[in-house]
Amino acid sequence: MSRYNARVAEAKWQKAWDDKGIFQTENSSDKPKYYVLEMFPYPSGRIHIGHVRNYTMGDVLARYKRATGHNVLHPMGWDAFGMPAENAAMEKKVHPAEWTYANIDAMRAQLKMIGLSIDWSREFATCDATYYRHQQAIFLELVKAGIAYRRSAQVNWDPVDQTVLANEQVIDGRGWRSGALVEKRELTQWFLKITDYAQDLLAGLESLERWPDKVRLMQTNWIGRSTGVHFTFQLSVPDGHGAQGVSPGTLDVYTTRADTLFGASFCAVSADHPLAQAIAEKMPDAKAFVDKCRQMGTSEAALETAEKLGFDTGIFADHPFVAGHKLPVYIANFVLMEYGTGAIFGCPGHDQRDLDFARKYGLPVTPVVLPDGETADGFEIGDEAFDGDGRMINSEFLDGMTIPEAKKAMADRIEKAGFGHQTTNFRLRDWGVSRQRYWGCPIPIIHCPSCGAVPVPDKDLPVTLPDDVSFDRPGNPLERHSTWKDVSCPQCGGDATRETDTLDTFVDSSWYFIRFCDPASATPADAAASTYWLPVDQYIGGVEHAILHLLYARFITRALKDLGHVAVAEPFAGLFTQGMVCHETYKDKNGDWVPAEDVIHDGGRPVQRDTGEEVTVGPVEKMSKSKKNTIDPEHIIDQYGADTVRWFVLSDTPPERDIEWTAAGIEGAWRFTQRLWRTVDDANGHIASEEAAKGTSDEGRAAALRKAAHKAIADVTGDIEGFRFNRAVARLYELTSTVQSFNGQNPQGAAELAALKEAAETLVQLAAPMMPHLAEEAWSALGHDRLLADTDWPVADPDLVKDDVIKMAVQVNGKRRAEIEVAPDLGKDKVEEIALGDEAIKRALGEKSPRKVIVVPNRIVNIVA
RNA sequence: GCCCCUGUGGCGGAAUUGGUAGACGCGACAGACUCAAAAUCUGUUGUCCGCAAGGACGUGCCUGUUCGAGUCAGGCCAGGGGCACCA
Repeated sequence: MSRYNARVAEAKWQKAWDDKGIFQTENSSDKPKYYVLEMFPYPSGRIHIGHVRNYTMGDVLARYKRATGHNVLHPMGWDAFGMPAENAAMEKKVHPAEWTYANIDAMRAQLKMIGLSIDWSREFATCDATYYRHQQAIFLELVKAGIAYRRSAQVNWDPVDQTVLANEQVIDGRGWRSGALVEKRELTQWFLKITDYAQDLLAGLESLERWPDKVRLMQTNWIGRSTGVHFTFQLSVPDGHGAQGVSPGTLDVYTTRADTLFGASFCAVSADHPLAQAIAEKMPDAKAFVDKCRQMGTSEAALETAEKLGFDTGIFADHPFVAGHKLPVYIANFVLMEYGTGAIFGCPGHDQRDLDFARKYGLPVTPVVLPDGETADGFEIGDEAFDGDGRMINSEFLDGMTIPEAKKAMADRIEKAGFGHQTTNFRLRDWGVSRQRYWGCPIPIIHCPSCGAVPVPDKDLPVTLPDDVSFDRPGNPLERHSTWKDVSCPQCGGDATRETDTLDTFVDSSWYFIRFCDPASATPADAAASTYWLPVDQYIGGVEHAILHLLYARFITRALKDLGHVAVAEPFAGLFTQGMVCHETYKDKNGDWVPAEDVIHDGGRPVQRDTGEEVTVGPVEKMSKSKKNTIDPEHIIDQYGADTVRWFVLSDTPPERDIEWTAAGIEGAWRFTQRLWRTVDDANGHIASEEAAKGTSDEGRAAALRKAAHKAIADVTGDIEGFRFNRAVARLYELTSTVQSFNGQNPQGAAELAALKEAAETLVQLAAPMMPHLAEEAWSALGHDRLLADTDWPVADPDLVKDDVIKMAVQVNGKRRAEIEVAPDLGKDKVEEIALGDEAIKRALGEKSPRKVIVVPNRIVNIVA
C-alpha cells in the first residue's frame, strides 16, 4: 500500500498543467463561455485563509465548468493602490511601489501553491501604469459626459498631522496618530454623478436573479427611493431677533409623511444649511452650536448615535394650514444636508427621533394618527412614537382617512395651493472620488488660472506617479513635488499645476473585470473580447462588499455602456457572497493578545508553545492582525498540502456562512486525504488482480455499487451547481466509505470489478475540483494518460439514480408512529391501505377511528383521529 | 441609531423549501489489530424514563396559522456584517 505524498504530487501536477498551458483561455471558442471571478485581493503581503476560501470556491466552479465543456475565463489580478502602502512607507521607510510589488510577488507565489486553475497570462495590478492609463482616459470621458464634476465637500482634517483622515482613522473624534481633535474642512473635490443612475441601478436589481436576495435588498435600501412632498414654509423673524434681515424668508422641506403635517411642532435644519450659516454669522451662540456640530464625525453612524441636540434660532415657520400656528425653527445635529433639502418638519407623535427631540426641548406632542382599535378620547403618545397604521385625527380635512389617503389628499392640497409638489427622492448621494493621497491613480487634470480645469490630452496619458517622493513629512507628497506638479497649460501654454488628488481605489475595482477580457487592449475595453466574455457569469466575494463595491461597479459598467465601451449594463450575472474565516482568540496573563500560531494544546490546556505559559481563550472572531488570531496558509500547506487545505475550507460550513478554523478540522481533512488515496489504491489492487478476475461476481452487489456511484454523480453535480460545497464534501465521504467497504469484501469477477473501477474513477473525478492534485495522481494511477483536468465530467445514468423502494413515515395526529416501505409513486389509496394495516398504527389508533388520512406521495402519511 | 443576515446534539452542520429533525464530519466511549504506541478498522453516541418493547421532551424565547412548523406570520432576545475616505 502506497502513501500519498502531497508535496511531490502537487509540484508535479502544477507543472504538468503549466507545461500544457491548459488554463490559458482564448477569447473565442465553439464551447459556451463561462467567466468566473473572485474579488481580487489587496496585496497586503501574505495570503490569508479568507483568500484561500474565496479562491478555492471559485476554482471548484472553474474546474467543474471546464469539465462540463465550457470555455472558462478565470483570471487574477491585484487591487494594488491604497493607504496601507503609504502607511508602510511612513513606518518602514520603503517606497509604496516597492512595497506593493514585493507583496504581489510573495502573494502570487502563495496563490500558485494552492493549485488554482487561473489564466496567469492576464494578470495585472491596478497600480500598473498600463492599467491606470485607461482609467484616466475613462475619467476624462466621464468629465466630458458631465458625469464627473467638481464641487466643495467636507473631509476629516487632522490639524496636527495636516492631513485628511479616512473615517476609520478617526477614533472617538480624534486622529489615530496625532490624537488631535478632528475638524471638518471644505475642499473642492471630484464627484461622479451616480445619482443620475439611481433609478436605473434600482430597476436593474430586478433582473439580477442569481444575486442573493439580501444583497439586492441592501442595495435597494441604500439607493433609498422614496416618494414624498417638497414644500415651502414662510418664515417669520420676530422683531428684535439677532438674525434680523438675514433670513431668506422661506424654508424648503422634504417629507415622506405629509399626512402628519397637522402634528408638526417644530422645524429643524442641518448645521450646514444656508439658513443655519446665515444665522451663525449674526448670532455668536448659533455659531458656537454650528461649530460644535462640525466636530462630529462625518460618518452616518456617528451622526445617528450622537445625542440629539438642537439650537432654537428664535425664528418661526408658519404652519401652512393653521393660521397663527408658529413652529419654532431649530438647527439640529441629526438633520443631514445631503438628504432631501437639509431641512425637515418634526412630527413627534409619529417619529421616534422627533419625539425624543420634542421631549428634550419641551415641544408639544399631538397625535394625528389613531391606531386601529383605539378611541380618540384620551389617546396620547407616551415614550414611544406610533408609526403604524391607523386613521387620521386632529387633522381637519384629513380626519378619518387612512395614512395613504391622507398622504395623497395633503399632497394634492399643497400642489393646488401652489407652495409645493410631489416628488421622488433618493437617499443615494454622488460618489466623491478625490483622495488627498499619493498612492492612487492620478486624476489627469491640469488647473490653469485662465482656462480652469483642463483635461490632460490623450497623447500625454498616462499621467504617471513620480517615483522620487518622501513620506517623512505629513500630507500628500504630490503637493510639494514641484517638477511633477508645475506644468504648462495644454490649452493656453501658461503656467499651471497638476491636480494632486488621486482617485478613490473603488474606481480601480469598478472596471477591472472588464480589463481581464483583454488586458493588452489599446482601448480601455476591447469590443470583441468584452462582448464575448461579459457579463461575469459568477462573481464571488465577501458580503462586506455587498453595497459599495458592487454598486460602484454596476454604475461604472452602465456609464461605460453609455460611452460605447461595453455592451452590457450589468457586470455580474451571478453573485455569491461568502462568509468570513474566524478563529479563537488568546490572551496572556497581562491581557495581551497571543498569536494563535504560538498556542498549542498541552493535555487539553491551551499554552504558549515557547514558554508553556497558560493562555486564556477568548471568543471566536474574524481573523485579524490586531487580534493576532490569523493562521498563515503557507505554513498549513507546507505541513498538509494544498488539497487538504482546500478540502477543509470547503467542508462542513456552508460557503455563505462564517467558518471557524480549528486544528482538529484540518487534521480531519488531512486524514480524509489519505483515506481517499488508500481507497483508490486498494481498489486499483483488486482491479489489477488476475486472481480476482477469475472469480464469480455477485450481480446484486455490483449493481448496488453502481447505483451508489451514479447517485453521487447526481448529488455532487447538483451541490456544486448550487454552491453547496459542504454537502458535496459529505456526499464524497459517503461514496468513499461505500467503495472502501466494497474493497473490504474481496470483490471478484467481471461485473464486480467493472463496477469497482467505475466507482473508483467516479470518486476521483467528483473529488477533482476540490482536490485537483490528488485526483490527478489517482487518475494517473488508475491507468489514464490524459490529464484529468482535461477530462469530461461524469454523467449520471437516470435509471441508476432512481429509488426502487421508498420509506414513508406514518403519523397519527402529527406524531410519527410507524414507517412503511412502498414502491415509488404508489397510488394514494394503496398507501393509505398499507398504512392503516400496519400493526404499530393499529396499536396507536386503539379505540379511535381515522377521520381523515392525508397522503403526500413518496413522503408521509398523516392519520387524523 | 438605521439597513441586512444568522441562531438546530459536546462541536461544525444536514433536512428534497410546509412532510420521518440530527445526513456527513469532528469529538467522546467501547472493541479489534499491536510487545506497545501511532495509524487503521468495527460498533455506540440529542435529553429524560425504562432491563427491554416502548414512551415523553426537543431546532434562541413567546404567541399564532396548519392534518403537520427547524421551515410561514407577529412580537422579543443574542451574535455578526454594512453605514458612503479601510479594502
